[in-house]
Amino acid sequence: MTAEDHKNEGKIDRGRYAEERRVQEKMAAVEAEDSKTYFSRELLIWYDRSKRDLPWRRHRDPYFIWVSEIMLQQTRVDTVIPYFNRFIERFPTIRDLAEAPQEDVVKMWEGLGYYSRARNLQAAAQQIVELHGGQMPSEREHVFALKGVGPYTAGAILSIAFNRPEPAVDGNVLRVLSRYFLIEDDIAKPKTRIMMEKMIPELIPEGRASDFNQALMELGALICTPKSPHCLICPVMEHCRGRIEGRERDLPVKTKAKKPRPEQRLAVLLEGSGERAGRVLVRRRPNTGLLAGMWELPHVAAGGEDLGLDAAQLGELLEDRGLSWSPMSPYMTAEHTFSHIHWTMRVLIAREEPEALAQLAAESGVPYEAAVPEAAELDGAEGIANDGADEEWRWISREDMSAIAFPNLFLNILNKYFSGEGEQE
DNA sequence: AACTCGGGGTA
DNA sequence: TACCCAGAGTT
Repeated sequence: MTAEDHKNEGKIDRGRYAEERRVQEKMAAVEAEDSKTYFSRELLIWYDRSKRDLPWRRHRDPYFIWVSEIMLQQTRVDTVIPYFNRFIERFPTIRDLAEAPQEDVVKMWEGLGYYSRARNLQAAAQQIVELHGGQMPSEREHVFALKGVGPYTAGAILSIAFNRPEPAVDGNVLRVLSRYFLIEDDIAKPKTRIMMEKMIPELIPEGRASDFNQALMELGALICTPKSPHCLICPVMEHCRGRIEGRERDLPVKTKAKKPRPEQRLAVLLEGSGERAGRVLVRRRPNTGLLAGMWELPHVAAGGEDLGLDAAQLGELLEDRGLSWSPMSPYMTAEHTFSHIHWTMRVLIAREEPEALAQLAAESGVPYEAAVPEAAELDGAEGIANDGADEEWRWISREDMSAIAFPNLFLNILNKYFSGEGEQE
């Protein structure tokens, strides 16, 4: 063997080593890429075959997509469907929504929860009319700037309506990707969502952003469900690391929420007398905070110890309105759980005493009729009439309930009352 | 990062 | 019960 041969042999060895390493790297890349392309391919095949027929999937109208996405925030598909259909029927275009009285928009949202969504939706509709001629913009910057549109909804509108390869990472996507790629990061942390968002674009097959993002969520909703995922019928089970390693029930990792704090409240169902017979007194909540702008029975915080003490405070509330009343008696108790508060609402019932009211009004020099607003004001509601009011009171009849929005708690109480179920405790 | 903001379905 | 749902806005 010559010196030259030794030299060549060394070269060959180094070359062979480098070659083997390139092959290994390539195979690892192919394997990794395979797992991803497999996922995207099988997911789309499954979706094309088994996607649900949903109202907002019948057209690719950005307005429909947008409304559905806002309604679907923290809300199940089955719950949203009837609301969506009624909403689109009442407000067929963005301009119709922008020009509607706010009361009407909130009324259409009644029972759906998270009522600021309704307010923001209309505000955004007005943004779109003013800035974009009533057409949903298709640039990320403009979509994201709309009120009530965050990272998920922006991505959903851009991908589903405009087929842009943008991530739309919701709870479903976090769960599906956590399991498929065996990601143990806490999905409650924003950092995890951002990481998933970075993974999405390379998973989206060319030209299929709309279907892909919807397929991902559809899989989470139908197959890769939170408690017991249906791995045996999952279209991507073969390469799902979570399932392969038997960890699908441990994923995703998520810090658990605190339980709602208990609050005792005391409400009054005050029945009108004389000209206001058949009506009850309600008030409108402030435009910010819990149940913003919704109507309710008057109520106060209750200590829970002494009912008489709490009732006295409730009485003061009425006195401030220039009202007097017959003795209050227990009517019913209702429970209601929000995300962070649990209400126990005791409801008292009483009847207005017009004589005393007239006397009070005479003493204070306030005309009887002016002491309390009449329900007739309902007719003259011109949209912005109530927008700035921090608090408003009305006497309403059963019929008036179709015009103003109540949270479910009071809806149930009032429906029971007006349907004549005199449920005394 | 933690809290606020509804209501209901599901195991 | 406990958990979660096609999350966003505020602090």
